[in-house]
Amino acid sequence: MVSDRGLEVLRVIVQDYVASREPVGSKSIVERHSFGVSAATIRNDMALLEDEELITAPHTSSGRVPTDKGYRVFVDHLADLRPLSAAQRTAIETFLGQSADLDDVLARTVRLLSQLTNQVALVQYPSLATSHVRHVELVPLTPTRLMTVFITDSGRVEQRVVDIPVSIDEVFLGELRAKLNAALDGLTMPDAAARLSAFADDFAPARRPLVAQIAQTLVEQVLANRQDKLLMAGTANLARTEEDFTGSIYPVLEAIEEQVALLRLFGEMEVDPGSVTARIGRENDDVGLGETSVVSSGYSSPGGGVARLGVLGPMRMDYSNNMAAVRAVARYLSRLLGEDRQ
Amino acid sequence: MVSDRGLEVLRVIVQDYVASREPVGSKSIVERHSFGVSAATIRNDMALLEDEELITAPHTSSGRVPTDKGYRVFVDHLADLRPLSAAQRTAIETFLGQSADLDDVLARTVRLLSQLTNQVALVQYPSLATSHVRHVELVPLTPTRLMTVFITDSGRVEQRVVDIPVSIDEVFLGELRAKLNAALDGLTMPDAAARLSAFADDFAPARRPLVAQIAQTLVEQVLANRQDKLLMAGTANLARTEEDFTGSIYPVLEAIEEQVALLRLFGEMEVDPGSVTARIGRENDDVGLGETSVVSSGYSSPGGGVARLGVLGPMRMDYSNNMAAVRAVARYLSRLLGEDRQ
DNA sequence: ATTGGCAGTCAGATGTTTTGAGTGCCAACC
DNA sequence: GGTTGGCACTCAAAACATCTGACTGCCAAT
Repeated sequence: MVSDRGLEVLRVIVQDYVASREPVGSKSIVERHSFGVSAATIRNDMALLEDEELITAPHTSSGRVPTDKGYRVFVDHLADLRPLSAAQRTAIETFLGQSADLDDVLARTVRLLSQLTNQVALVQYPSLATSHVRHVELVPLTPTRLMTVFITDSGRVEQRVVDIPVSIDEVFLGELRAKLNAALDGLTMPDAAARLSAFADDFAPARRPLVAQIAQTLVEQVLANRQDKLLMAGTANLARTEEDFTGSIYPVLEAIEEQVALLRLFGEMEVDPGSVTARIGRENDDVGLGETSVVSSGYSSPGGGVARLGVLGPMRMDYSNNMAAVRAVARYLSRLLGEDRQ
Repeated sequence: MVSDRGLEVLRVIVQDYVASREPVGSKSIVERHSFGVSAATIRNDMALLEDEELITAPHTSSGRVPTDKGYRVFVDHLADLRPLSAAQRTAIETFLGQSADLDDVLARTVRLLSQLTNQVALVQYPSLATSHVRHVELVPLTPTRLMTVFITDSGRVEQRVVDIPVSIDEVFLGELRAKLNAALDGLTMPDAAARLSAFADDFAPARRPLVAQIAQTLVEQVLANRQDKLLMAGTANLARTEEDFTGSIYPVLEAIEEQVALLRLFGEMEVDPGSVTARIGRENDDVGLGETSVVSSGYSSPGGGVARLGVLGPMRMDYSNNMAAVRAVARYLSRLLGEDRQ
């Protein structure tokens, strides 16, 4: 069984390996940390750790590196989420504090996060599913073309263009607009979709096909937009950490650009705001990111909805720093959106 | 002086080098192409080409590779823009044909372009400067918070949130909305900004500060959004072509993410829709992309505005294919936006 | 102008040796 | 029991040496 000192050894192995990318040996451990025992003793502990598959030796006569499992134990039991430096804190506040609308806040957040962690940063847009309709607008573009605009209380604006077969006059358009807003105001998006299905029934039979078509497009718009959007920044950091990936970073860049894998990954992670979770290495095999780790946290958005943000990088990353940064940013963002917008 | 055959030699050097990444020697040229002369003769031609700094030898006893200048001559005089394959043509039509609004079209375009060329693709949003106001909307979020929405005839929607000191009643909001639309409808964005500066004067003195504040925010919104937006896809392709960059691709990825360099680059390039231009290697030194080439073309958007699209990649790229693809996509996009939207 | 021939060059491949960091194990020790 | 020093062993990586072959440049002959 692995002793307390054994775990301590694991911790310094993770820390030193993350710092230096060199497999760490027993001698360098006793040199750089005061364990008060000899290298031989450390070696014995390391043998135990190896039995537990927490560390492994790249080849016979080399130091050890943590395994996926080793990182997992480190994250769960050994990492101290060192609080951010004062400089970092003020960076968050000054950088995010001055932003205007939701798009802007999130764009800033993702860039900030990538700077704080030197990793690829991800921010998920708050899902429309839990936000409420604030306003619906119909704007004629040409006689047979309408733009529909949804504005939600999460600060998100969604527009789409509709082709209609017959031209539509201003008066009726005004009436339609008013009725739509009366019917939908305050509903959640799914409720709004349901309400829209029967919307045409309230109109004179002659109008029904046209209204039904518009309503139908609005429904599609609501449903289509439920799939979440992802912001991303710092992909250049992948090139910097390239040596940490066996083979090329190509598949990683590809998976990242695809987004769907990332959204699935996010979907499977803890969403409770305030707590930070990590998925490490092979735990991400299913989405083709078996060589990367993702650190994420939920954040709460005004509509009562929850979304996630986090960073993605090689398994060999500074979990202590990154988890602290993710947590701090998620908290600040929740507070900012909360006080700001509802 | 370089003979006609000499230029022919340059052409095959570029083609072979692009295809194989191997420096190409005199012997392999006579083997793979029927010049009807011996290797020694080719060597003489190559010596001339080297004098003109169109090709260079990585080391004493190796074949030659094109220089920046060599690529430039190739692009200007030797490249044949081979028309796209039928499959590629249909890909463009089916892929772009079914898209809805501007955001959707451009997002599809950029992905398509990166697939056709295997490079990083860039699409610039049509500038707001030349588009016209179609509709202005004011939506109350909270009593002291307004969302302003600009809709332009280029299909673009811009929103922003305004904090106002005093609450604003529905009636006055309606009046303001109507007056705004009456005043601004059809103006270009710069004209709209000018008109807004004096907008408050038409209101009762008591209202003026409030109206002025809102108008001022609208002006800022118009001006701030003049800076163009860029879509990007296929960054993973950079990793694939990594060997074509000396050193790391990190600075390239960084410059790309920065966007500002790319926008400047685009700004300096030919914008005339229909013609394709290339900036090669060191010609891009000023924006930190001296190892990359950019192939771009203008496309016309409904408001009469023009924007650019193109691809970015290593100097050693298939210019013939990429220029053909960029031209085809730009043309198709111009046509699609034109017929579709005005 | 073109050619064959030949000496010269040098990157990259292949092979050999050296070095040293690190391990595992064991007998001795506390 | 856990701990320690010592020693034989391993093996990746570095350093060095050698070989190979694809090139070139040049020149005299055509």
